[in-house]
Amino acid sequence: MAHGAAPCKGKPGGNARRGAGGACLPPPPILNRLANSQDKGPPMRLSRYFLPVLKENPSEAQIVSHRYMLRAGMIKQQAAGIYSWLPMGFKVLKRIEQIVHEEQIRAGHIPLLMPTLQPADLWRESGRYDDYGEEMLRITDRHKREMLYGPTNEEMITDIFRSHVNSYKDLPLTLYHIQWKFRDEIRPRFGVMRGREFLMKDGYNFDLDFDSAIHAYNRHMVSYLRTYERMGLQAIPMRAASGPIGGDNTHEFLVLASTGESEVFYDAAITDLKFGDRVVDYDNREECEAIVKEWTTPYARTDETHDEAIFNAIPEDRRRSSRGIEVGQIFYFGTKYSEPMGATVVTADGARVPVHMGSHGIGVSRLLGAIIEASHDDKGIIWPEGVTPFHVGIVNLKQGDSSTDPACEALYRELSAKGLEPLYDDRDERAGAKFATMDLIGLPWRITVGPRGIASGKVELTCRRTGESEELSAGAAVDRLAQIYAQI
RNA sequence: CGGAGUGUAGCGCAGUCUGGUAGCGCGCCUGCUUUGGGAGCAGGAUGUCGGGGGUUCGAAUCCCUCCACUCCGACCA
Repeated sequence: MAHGAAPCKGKPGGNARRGAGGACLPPPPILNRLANSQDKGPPMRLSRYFLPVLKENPSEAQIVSHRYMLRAGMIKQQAAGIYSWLPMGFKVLKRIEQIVHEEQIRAGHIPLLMPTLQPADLWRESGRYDDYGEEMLRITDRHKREMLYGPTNEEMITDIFRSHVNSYKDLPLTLYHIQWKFRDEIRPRFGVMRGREFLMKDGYNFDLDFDSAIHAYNRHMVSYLRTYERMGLQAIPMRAASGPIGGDNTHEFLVLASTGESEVFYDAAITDLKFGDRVVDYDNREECEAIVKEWTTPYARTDETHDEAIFNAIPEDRRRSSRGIEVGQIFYFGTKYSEPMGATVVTADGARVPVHMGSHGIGVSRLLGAIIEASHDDKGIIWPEGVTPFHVGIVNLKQGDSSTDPACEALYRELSAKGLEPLYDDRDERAGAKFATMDLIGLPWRITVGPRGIASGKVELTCRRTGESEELSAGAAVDRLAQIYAQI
């Protein structure tokens, strides 16, 4: 298991080992995006892009996020609960994935990649092959071998672990991957929020004892708080039902939205908490525990674990009930898989013990839906800066004009040179159509370039969220945007 | 899986009850005009009417059957 002193680049392929913590922070996001070819798209001229926007609402879409994702040309349904990701949707998906990767690596977790198809035998070992029921998509290959499209990866990761790890000296270890999963939902709906095929980050910790496993649990909670906040989301950790395993070491992360699938109850105090830019040493148990305590002290539970008596003890003006979209879950389950599957290590005193495990998921593809549910208006999507497909839209009000064309081209070049990705609407369309498209696709910032403004050396910078506009020189607009995104 | 619907042009829909050989709006193409919030006029292209079978001189329309998708319920990252 060589993991020497290679430089840490803070990208998925990087070499950050567990406990990298503050010692190995990824570079600032913009630089990082430039360094990562998977995430970094080119700036784009709309006339050359593939953005099939729809003026009318597709009839199958019931909720806002689904409607806007279809209308903004982000996804196309291929079968019930199965979608193609069109270029702009794909771009946002990759941005979200990238944030998840960065924060996992920051926490010292190690990326790998497991396949989508798994042999049934592995699931027979854990006893889940029969338990999982109709939700598991079963496939038979040409040799009549039983396979399945993985709905999750506990068995497989446990198999990997037991094959290669034998000593307590190799612990703790947290491995994760971001991979497509399939659950054959009875009724998929709400676009990517309840798809059958979905992209998920799932991570698994292997620890020698309970305390160490709880630290892994806490580490995940802290990293998730950071992750969601970078996406411009407030995702509240709520105590969730533990299911048949027992114990109360499971939390779901919920984004408040009227279209959420879960009913939730919480103390308004929790919505005031901000992670901010605090630097965390993920190896420090006390520090992680303190942060977890901060976020788990105010009451916040889903209806499954809701307790009226405790809830009613909260001052009345702080009691809230709402609906929430689940965008992640962390779970300590001890030796549930390690014991039946023989994932054991030898301890310092020579005993062989099953490892303590937990699994921790983030619903990557469903996050697009959740973000839109939490951030839109009646004109379209409003992307948070952290996940926007393009950083800024350039609207040329008079395409073909001898003053606006070169001004837009110059802006396009200068923004790109600053590491930003502009989307330049260079179509021969009327102003209204261009504005409507920009509002729909939700870029957080828009630069409007018209002949009148150019004559006085000004362009207009508009914030999508507030609608506020400001006239300033093109150079000042570029500087302003570079400054805004440097803080994201 | 129980209940309810819908499949007609790229999208949204009418036409089906009462059978006679397919239409509207948006989008798309051409031209002219227009140009700071989804423009106007003129011209144009586009359909295995979800698939298969049947009834009939004739089927988008009636009958049988299969499929897909959507909604409500139970379930779920």
